[in-house]
Amino acid sequence: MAGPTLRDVAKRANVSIRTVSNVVNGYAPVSDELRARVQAVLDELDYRPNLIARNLKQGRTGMIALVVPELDVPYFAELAREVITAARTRGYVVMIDQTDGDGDRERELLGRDSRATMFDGLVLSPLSVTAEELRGRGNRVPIVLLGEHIFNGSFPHVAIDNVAAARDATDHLLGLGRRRVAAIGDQPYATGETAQLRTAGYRQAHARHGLEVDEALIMPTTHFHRRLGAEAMERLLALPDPPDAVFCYNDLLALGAIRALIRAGRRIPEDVAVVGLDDIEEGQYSTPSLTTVAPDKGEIARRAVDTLLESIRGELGSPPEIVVPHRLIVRESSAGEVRPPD
Amino acid sequence: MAGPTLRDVAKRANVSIRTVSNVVNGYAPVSDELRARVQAVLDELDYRPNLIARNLKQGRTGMIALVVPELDVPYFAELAREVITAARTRGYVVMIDQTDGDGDRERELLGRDSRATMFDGLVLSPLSVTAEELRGRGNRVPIVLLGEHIFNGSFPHVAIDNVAAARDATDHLLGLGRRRVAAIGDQPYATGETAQLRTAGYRQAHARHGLEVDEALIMPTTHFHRRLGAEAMERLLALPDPPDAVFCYNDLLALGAIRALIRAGRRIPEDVAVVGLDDIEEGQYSTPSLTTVAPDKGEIARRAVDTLLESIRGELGSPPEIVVPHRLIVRESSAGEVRPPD
DNA sequence: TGAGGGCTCTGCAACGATGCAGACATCATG
DNA sequence: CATGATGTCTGCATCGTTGCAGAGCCCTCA
Repeated sequence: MAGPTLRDVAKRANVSIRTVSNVVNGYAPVSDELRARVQAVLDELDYRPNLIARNLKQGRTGMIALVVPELDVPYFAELAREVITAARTRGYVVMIDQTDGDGDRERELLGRDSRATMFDGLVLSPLSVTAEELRGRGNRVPIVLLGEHIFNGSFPHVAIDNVAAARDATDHLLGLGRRRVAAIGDQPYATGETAQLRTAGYRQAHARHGLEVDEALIMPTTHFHRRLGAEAMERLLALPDPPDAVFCYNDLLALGAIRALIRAGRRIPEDVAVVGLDDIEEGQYSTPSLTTVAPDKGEIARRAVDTLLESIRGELGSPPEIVVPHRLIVRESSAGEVRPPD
Repeated sequence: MAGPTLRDVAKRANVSIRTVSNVVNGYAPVSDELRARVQAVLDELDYRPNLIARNLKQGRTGMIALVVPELDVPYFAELAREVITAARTRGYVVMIDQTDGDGDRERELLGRDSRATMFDGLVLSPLSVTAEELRGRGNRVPIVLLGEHIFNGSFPHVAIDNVAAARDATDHLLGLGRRRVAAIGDQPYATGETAQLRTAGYRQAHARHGLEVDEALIMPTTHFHRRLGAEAMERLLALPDPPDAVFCYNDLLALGAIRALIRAGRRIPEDVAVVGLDDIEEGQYSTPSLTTVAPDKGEIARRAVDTLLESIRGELGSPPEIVVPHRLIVRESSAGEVRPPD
């Protein structure tokens, strides 16, 4: 199983290990003749450098880790794709782990036996671990955080402006003349910062329109999954005075809500308009297609990776808080017209 | 940046490096008193073992690589999730790379400068690389293949029975009395083995029902994406004698086809019944929900990882060809009744 | 008393690569 | 001809860890 080492090649070519290394790396002056001879042996033995040894010597692995709650959630899958692409163009590969939103699994990363030391840096999309914990336990490895969960200046951080994004979505619905706009996805507890920011934006939009918020229209959900979106929508429809529009805190909730609306015989958007957030590809092809707020995922990934690499190189001063642009994309679920997918 | 090493701890605790190592690993007899003293220093310095050094010494990294065409394709995202989970329970972490179906990128893996040597093994879902190439170029790293692309006994291999899966799907439609069943997704060229197997199953089902296949109903697509499914469906609807059912070679094609059908004003399944393949979560919540053939993704992942680990341990005889079960899941797109999502 | 056996603990070598300093040969220059 | 510069090539030390062999030490038992 173990392949030939520099030593094996050196012995066979009758040169020093160092010279073989030089040939392999194209370093230093090596005469053409000798280079050719060594290269021949390299080819003959099909030498492959042992990257672990190289890593040890150089103190870096060329690997970063991406930790997300759930990889099969389309938003994270699409984001992971962008992170892998961004890392690749910068010479890095990406190890991906998922925590299932389990705080203990997130904290495992920080523990004594974590494999984090195998990576040059860490891009973390945390759900329940706190900044305190991150700071306290050996942050030997550079970290960049994604999303709003931790936002206290201790770590570099990349996210959209969630308040503005939610405000834009809600504003769009209110601008269409809807007057009972529900919200699905609030998380009024410690680990629900992102959701709370979106609720704040939802309230801001109402305030700007001079409208009261009906608290009964704000539906909390423990997770951002299709099923919970459908269930929340069903509860909303059961209200004495049901909503005529709904802003869902992500696209999956929105797709679940749409499903519930159709099963209940409601027309979208005539009876109820729906807006999501994330712009996952699925929303372009759903029926109806989904109006959504689109974060620039490519930009999130690039900025996160760039910032991480700066941190790895020690070029980072105080941890930047990077805000990435978003934009509203209007589709059938709020516009009513049938347009071809983008 | 660099943390304390065993040497630092040893110096501070006035013991040998080896003893510190023994304490860290719980090896060998160390007196309680000394253990406590060393442990105190370990805690004080917040020592973390350098895993790269450990890996070098032990000749393994505890990492496997998963290479898929596109991580944001739901099937692969869901599969990746299962692979990560399976690997985790066996003490491994997973590096994920994507090739975008680019043959050169797939071949990069095999090249001299590949990072493959950093991993104990490789799970590869190939699109265009051939078995020849895999065999020829330094297969120093144990490999397990997913899907049908390469299936010649050179490598361990995990997949569903694609012919049977396609036959089951088509049979379901024919059994409903449909007589013009189209197929979307054929790939009649060298790298389209999987698609061709599904076409074979489609033909088998027709044969079993004593029916001729109308070749005009077999639509090729270069990729298995929503947009191409929609386009193929549009072409089918433009036929003089359009189909009354369609079997799509994956769920994304099917969801695109559904979208096209709805935009064309066709009723599903009354006018056209639709069946997909993959059972991605999205199909449970689409409108209509999607009848599909579900491969057991968890089983694929577990068998792939187990086989890979056997191979890593050198316990593998001749490369096994593992067939994982699939089952038909009937939903609205072929059944007509509205059922709650699973 | 001294040989033998546990129990602790230690030092050396090694994993496979690279950084560094220098050896050696060749050649140009004063 | 001596000197130094240049161009090639080499050996040693090192990255941080673990495997192995053995060194002390204490105790037991003949």
